[in-house]
Amino acid sequence: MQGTEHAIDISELRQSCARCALLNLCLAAPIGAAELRRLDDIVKRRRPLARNEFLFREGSRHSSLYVIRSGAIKTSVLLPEGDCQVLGFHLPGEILGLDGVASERHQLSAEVLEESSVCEIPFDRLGEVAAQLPALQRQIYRIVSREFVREQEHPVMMGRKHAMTRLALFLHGFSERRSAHGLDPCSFELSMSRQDLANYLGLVIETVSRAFSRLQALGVIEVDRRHVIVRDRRALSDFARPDEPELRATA
Amino acid sequence: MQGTEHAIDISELRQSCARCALLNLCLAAPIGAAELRRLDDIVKRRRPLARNEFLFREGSRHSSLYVIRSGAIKTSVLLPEGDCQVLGFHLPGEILGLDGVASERHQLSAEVLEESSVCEIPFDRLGEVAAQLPALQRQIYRIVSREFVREQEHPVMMGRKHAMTRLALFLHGFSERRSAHGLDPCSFELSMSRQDLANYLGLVIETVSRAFSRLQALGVIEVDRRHVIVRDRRALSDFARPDEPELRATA
DNA sequence: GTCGCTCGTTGACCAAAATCAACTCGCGGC
DNA sequence: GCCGCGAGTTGATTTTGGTCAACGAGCGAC
Repeated sequence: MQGTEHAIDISELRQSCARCALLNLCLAAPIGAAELRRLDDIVKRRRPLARNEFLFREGSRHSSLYVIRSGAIKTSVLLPEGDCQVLGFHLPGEILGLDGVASERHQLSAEVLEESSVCEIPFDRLGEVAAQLPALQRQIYRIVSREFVREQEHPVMMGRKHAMTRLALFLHGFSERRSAHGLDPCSFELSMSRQDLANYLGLVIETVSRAFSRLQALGVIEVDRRHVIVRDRRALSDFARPDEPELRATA
Repeated sequence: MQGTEHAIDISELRQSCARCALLNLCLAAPIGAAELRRLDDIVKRRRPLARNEFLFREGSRHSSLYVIRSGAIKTSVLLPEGDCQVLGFHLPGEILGLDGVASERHQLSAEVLEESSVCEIPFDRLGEVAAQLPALQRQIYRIVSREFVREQEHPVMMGRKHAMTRLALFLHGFSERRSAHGLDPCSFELSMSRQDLANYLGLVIETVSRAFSRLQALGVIEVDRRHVIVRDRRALSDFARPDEPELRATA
């Protein structure tokens, strides 16, 4: 099995930005063919990362941005008490590594949840290229801004008072992100553990489990361990919206 | 009193980046005198903004970044239900407007909590200048990264399960930010309402009120309406740390 | 196969925060 | 001064989610 993985590895390494399915999501979007080649030259396509590997760790030296090509990656910060806070689950097309530009050291850790491949873009070289390509420069800002806005979804979710609302918001958002990538929005495998999800949602694992069961009992979703089928997309987004218990009691 | 305020206004408008007390916190930090002048040319120093004014509103056309020179500004997003989520309270030296670069429209609103002055930096012109000043370009990235990291504090705070912990974390952080600006870290006026604070902390107003009273009863702080005196800085950061109730019961 | 482990679920109980409601204080208008 | 309003506090009660504990399903090791 090691052999086949290696074969996939090599073929991915050969792929250029021009042939990348995520082109419109990543840095390369609005630049011409010639410029694309220059960007391509500095992009390192890394070997696929296995589950539980770290793309980078809190405190380590920062040098690159990373575009996720496939898989799923979890970011988190360590807390003084010893435990950690999960900050996000990142899917293909998203960028990691913006933390750490300020202090030259990563402020968070990025752990691989399922086999993933990423493009690594050395930050200083990106700067050099971008300095001569205004369109690329603008695109970088646009991407950064996009990630900035995306981060806000987390506190918005955590601001909701009910466990069901939080989980519904998460599932709804997850589903949306999948359809944005052309994936089935109604049937998917969650790559994170209940523990990670609970931590992300600001709840304990038991509460998350109960919320899943509740949504299933209401016929909104079907859950089998980490596999989720959304049966009633409309109902899910209804649960994701209000924090008033009355609507939660209905049905 | 309008007269004196106007006088201050004019004198501030005349200030250059070079004379700005916040120089080391803002974009201009690492660039030379000549370059500073070029940056200075594009910076618009806006008249002071009054309480309850909006620096920008969600959905409005984006065009500038803003550096807060004095005062306090609250950012928030509207939620489908009609209410809103407060995302941050921003103090001098911090940057606003990074939202909205991606979509060209602001994704959040910025409301003035107390009389504030800001420097406005038109984004396209900043790009032009930065294209020729690598040091400025790098500084922009550094600032963006800094704000990116700062944003993480919010979900970290919201991840704590106890109201006291959240409030203590907030007060502790607020105090820290004040000393970073050379202000008294132990005696200050909170410029936001209990409602805004509760929303930011993911709690209801009554719970925040009780947490304040509790911290006062324990001798950690003194509260008089919006004025806070930190009596025991050490105890405050102790409360900000653990989420285990045992330590909360002590004293 | 089965042992043992981790992950997840479920139930009983308890504690903390939300809710509901009354009340106080400070402030601006008149 | 007095009235009325909004902001904040406090108390009583309810509800939710956290805690503790038992249990079960899947999976890898052997």
